[in-house]
Amino acid sequence: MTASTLVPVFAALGDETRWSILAALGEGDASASALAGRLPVTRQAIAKHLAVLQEAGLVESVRVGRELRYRVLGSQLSETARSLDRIGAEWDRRLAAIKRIAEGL
Amino acid sequence: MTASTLVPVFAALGDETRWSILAALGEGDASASALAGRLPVTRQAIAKHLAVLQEAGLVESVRVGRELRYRVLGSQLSETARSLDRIGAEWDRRLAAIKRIAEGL
DNA sequence: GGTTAATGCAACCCTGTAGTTGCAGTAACT
DNA sequence: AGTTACTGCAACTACAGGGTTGCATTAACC
Repeated sequence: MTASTLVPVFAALGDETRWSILAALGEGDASASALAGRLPVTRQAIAKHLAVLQEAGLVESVRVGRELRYRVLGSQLSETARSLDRIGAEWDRRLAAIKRIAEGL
Repeated sequence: MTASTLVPVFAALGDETRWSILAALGEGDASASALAGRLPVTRQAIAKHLAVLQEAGLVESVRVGRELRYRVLGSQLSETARSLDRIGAEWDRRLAAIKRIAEGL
């Protein structure tokens, strides 16, 4: 997972309302309309958020009857987490190396 | 690390320019002016980004001579990664349980 | 087939923010 | 002390995006 792939994921996660949606979906799949019943925003706003989340690969949709039901993808979070951890570790490693050189060891 | 604490971190990470800054800092500490020499944006824009990153706990600043040098904090990335992983795993766990119930097992 | 309840689309408002330019302040260095 | 190089602050532009309302569309269901 490259860094440029990660940006839309983080952008998607950088919004309170989308976290509310994700949290709601974390308790069971739901449609945009169903979510609109629980959250203090309109269905259309939620639909937009779901599009962003889907684009980022954080949710997927399944047609069931006449409704579009959304499911959260925890695996994508875990992958993102691994990428983050690797990047952070790499920075620390490189900066530690620089510090060592600077101290003349 | 609570979910609401995470939002500003993700919002900070959801921008290409800030990743460029973080990547540059990952190769060694630098001031806003130094970064402006390497990136295609003005020093003032970089200063704003650094403020956002600092607010999110992703960088820290140290005065050295007459310049303000910034250092990337890989540890914050690692902590964030751990939180993400926990949350994703929790969603998967709960949804798997729901699925099991739905299947009548 | 008609009704109902869901989604899809479009236009619009408004705030936040990435970016700029310009200038003032401040602290090294000679 | 004067010069220089950095940071800090303020005002402004422009665009993205979160939110809304309104209407069209489509597909279950009786």
